[in-house]
Amino acid sequence: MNIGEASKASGVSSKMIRYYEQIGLIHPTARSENNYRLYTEDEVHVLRFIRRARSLGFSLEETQKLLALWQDKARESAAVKEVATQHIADLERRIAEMQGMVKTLKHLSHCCSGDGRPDCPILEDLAASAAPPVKPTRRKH
Amino acid sequence: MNIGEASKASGVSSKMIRYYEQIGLIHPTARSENNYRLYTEDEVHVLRFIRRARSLGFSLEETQKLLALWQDKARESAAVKEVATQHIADLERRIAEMQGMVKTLKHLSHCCSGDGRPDCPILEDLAASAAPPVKPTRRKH
DNA sequence: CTTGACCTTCCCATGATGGGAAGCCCTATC
DNA sequence: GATAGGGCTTCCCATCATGGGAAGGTCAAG
Repeated sequence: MNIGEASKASGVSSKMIRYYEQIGLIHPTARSENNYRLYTEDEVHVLRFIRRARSLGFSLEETQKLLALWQDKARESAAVKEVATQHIADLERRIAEMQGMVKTLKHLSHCCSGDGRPDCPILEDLAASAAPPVKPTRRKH
Repeated sequence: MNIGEASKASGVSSKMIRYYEQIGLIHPTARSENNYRLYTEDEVHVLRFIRRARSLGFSLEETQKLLALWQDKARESAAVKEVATQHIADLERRIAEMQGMVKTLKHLSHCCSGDGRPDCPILEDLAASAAPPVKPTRRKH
């Protein structure tokens, strides 16, 4: 089938399919005489695997690891679990970070009259930052 | 003071200060005879405001709005609250999304033996995606 | 006079995705 | 046969916020 059908069948856009091929996440497929990419059911299955991994928040790099493990019949499930565990930890860190923001913002918002007057505790907080030097937290590469 | 000092005093890297100037988030500053950027206390204060807004997760676009409101003595606090409320909603949406991922992943991980055997419910889930077409959710622009 | 620490501008990279142009191929319709 | 439309190809650009690094100017201390 052509890339458009593979896209519909997998839920991955044509653009992304080409990109995944370009970065080596998936193998180049066969081509028709017109130079159109041709996809088999197996290849569509791989695309669905990728889409599912992405929907669980795995990066393309992690997805590539999972894909390799999936295709390695002799894999150890411990390796898969390791990838998942790391990802869970990363998600939880980011969730906690955002929850901290929400907590602060809700407090400030609650204290803000939100009417026609100019006084605003939200702006006061932003303006009052007395402690300048905070090492920014780094993400996973 | 020079950009390096302003950076230390505000917690914003020199790179970012120049970038903020380039995109018009902050006004171009005075220059010394050597063409070095010169910063006043007020300008450092603005940089700290930006850093604080960023640390609460506001985008640079939102930060610009907040900055404009901060500098507008006749602002209505309702306008500020509106920006904050939208941002809270966005954060909460993203948190919920990630919590959903964590929930699924924890369940799958829990079911995975994580030893030397190849059987793995995590991979089975990824491979089993029976429902292809899911419209991806869009973020705020 | 050299060294090192600043500063300047300019270009490139990240991650994952979309937009769009220019051009080829095929089919259906007039 | 000509044309219109839709699908495919490659290539380039944009996003968002940030960092890395090169090439070169400036300044102060040794």
